[in-house]
Amino acid sequence: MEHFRVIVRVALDTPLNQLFDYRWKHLDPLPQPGQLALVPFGKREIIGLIVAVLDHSELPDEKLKDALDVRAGLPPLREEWMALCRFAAEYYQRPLGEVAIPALPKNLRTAKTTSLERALKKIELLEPSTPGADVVRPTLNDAQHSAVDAISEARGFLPFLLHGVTGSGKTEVYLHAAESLLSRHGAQAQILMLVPEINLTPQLEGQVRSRFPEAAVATLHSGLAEGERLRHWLAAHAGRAAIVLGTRLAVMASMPHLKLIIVDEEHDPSYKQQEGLRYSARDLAVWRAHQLQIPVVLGSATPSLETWHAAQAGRYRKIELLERASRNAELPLVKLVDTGREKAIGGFTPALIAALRTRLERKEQSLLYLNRRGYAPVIACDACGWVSHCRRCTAFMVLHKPERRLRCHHCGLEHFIPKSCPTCGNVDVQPMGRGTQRIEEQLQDLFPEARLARIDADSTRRKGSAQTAFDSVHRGEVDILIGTQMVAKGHDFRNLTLVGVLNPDNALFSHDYRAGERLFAQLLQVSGRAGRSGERRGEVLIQTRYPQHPLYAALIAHDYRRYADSLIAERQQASLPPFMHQALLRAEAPQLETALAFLGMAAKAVSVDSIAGIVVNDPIPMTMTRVANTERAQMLIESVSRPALQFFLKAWLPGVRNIKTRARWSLEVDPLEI
DNA sequence: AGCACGCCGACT
DNA sequence: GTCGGCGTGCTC
Repeated sequence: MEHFRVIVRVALDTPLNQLFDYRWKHLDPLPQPGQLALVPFGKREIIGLIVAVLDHSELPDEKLKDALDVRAGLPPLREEWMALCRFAAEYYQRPLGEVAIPALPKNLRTAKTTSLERALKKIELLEPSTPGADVVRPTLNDAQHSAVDAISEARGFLPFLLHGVTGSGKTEVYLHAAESLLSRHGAQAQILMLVPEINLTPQLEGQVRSRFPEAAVATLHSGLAEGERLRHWLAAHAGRAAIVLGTRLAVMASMPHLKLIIVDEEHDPSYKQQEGLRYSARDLAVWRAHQLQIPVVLGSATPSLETWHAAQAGRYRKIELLERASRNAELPLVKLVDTGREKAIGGFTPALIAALRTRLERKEQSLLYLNRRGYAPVIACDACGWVSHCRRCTAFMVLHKPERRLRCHHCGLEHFIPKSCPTCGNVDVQPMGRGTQRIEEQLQDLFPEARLARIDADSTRRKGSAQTAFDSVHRGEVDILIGTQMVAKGHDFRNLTLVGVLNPDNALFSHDYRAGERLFAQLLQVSGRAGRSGERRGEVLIQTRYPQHPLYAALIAHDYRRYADSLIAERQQASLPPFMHQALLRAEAPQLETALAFLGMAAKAVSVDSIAGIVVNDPIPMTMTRVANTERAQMLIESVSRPALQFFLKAWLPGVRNIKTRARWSLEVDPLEI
């Protein structure tokens, strides 16, 4: 006689592209899809996501093991969430479990259940942040008003591009739209707000909390302690958090009442995960909005060309905020300093030095922006031409003078600065070029009385030191701030009236076709640091050898639209994204030949019936061939049709997985950098 | 990916 | 004589 049996089919966090069946011994209560199960897997016990509960398995009984436990205390993950994971898994060509399981807080993935029980109790007690507190709402200008109206009136799936110049008050639009939506839906609404990096926008969390004193706000980002992370995740999952504010990983948060998604600074590269599952949180946000038939707002002063093109093509609705929100705050005056005419001495043109001196006299602050940390990017021997190569990477060792070290920024290798040339013995080994440390040193020579601060990845290595540094700038204890990328975002320095950009030209001639787009975004963002108070107009000096370049012309005119349209035309002409869809197969091995041979075999594994409309390019070594003694190569797959590319990848990958190789390999769909 | 098993080199 | 190198094979 046939025995009644219960089989749970689970997704596990393993590269194996399949699901796994287990017996479930107990009848009451029956497990449900969306629950988590503890199962034996090889010699381990791990957590899996139940995707189906069946009465039979295709596997012979002796192969099946018993599931050990089901996390009954946790409300099951809903079908919409599972569908999001399934989509991401299929789109990025990964097993479901590798998408779904890492999207859960770590404390849910361990065998112990104590932290879950504790966290569940706390959720019951979760209170709004400051009930009864007074809410201060800045008045909106007309453009902001109509933006809020458009978003609030949206029904069903509607993606917005909110294109607003720096300081145009995009955040206020988000907050008002969120408020209007919450008041419409009452407790049955949740809003997901994504930001590029939460530690760089600490003001935002405070702003959100004080604007929604009655609502529970959850934050999700990698900086949270595990216990905290679990609590906030559960608050979202239980529908108790009305607003979830987080970084890219928050796009995978389980939110049963999700009604609006906001992606701030949607162009920001940090929305793209750069290891493991290389997903784009922005793209998943749009998919999720479509799935749930809700609006999604993509905000930026410098939208990604993908988004810009979608808006131009009418697929997204474009809303423009063309003026700064506070009437007296003008856009900064951007000036180019032609370094072909005005020679820079030690990296500084006379114009920049004069501008800095004026700020010192007026007791105003200045910011010098240079996207290169360290003292000098390389040291070289005058006599024999030796340069400080890293022996493990295709890269230079960077001179870090305060630390008295040479350091490779790619593999972390460090050693002492040689006193003389390692090949010829010459003692004149010279630093070439300039990084933030050298700029700081030269600036102190130029202005001995000025109080300087340098903010880059090196000066802020210790936890909290970045905040300390920013605080002292805010308190006015710094006259000139020298910084990389890190200082470009978010911060509102009230007394800062000058931004100097030292040497941005490299990106103009980069082989990376996205370099221009990124440079524009960075320069505009850093320009926006000047003149925020509105008392005095901010000034931006950009030192360049190419003052005629269209990028700078557009920047001076604060006209991203014209520049974006010209880039779009170029991309179309050159058949590049967004007019081409790409996937990149990467391989790495101790020997370059191993990696190239794997890619060659992969190219041969292409089948004729899936290749229509697909271009499989030749395998090539990566620009930076070697990193940490590993040789790297890649092969680009292209198609003008996204569905054709998806169809091809799905048909191709099983064959690629079967290739016997010693190379480590991975596939990236929609790569940002090639 | 883990984690085991399984055979060959320098050491307590 | 063993500790441990990573090659190979398996995971319901």
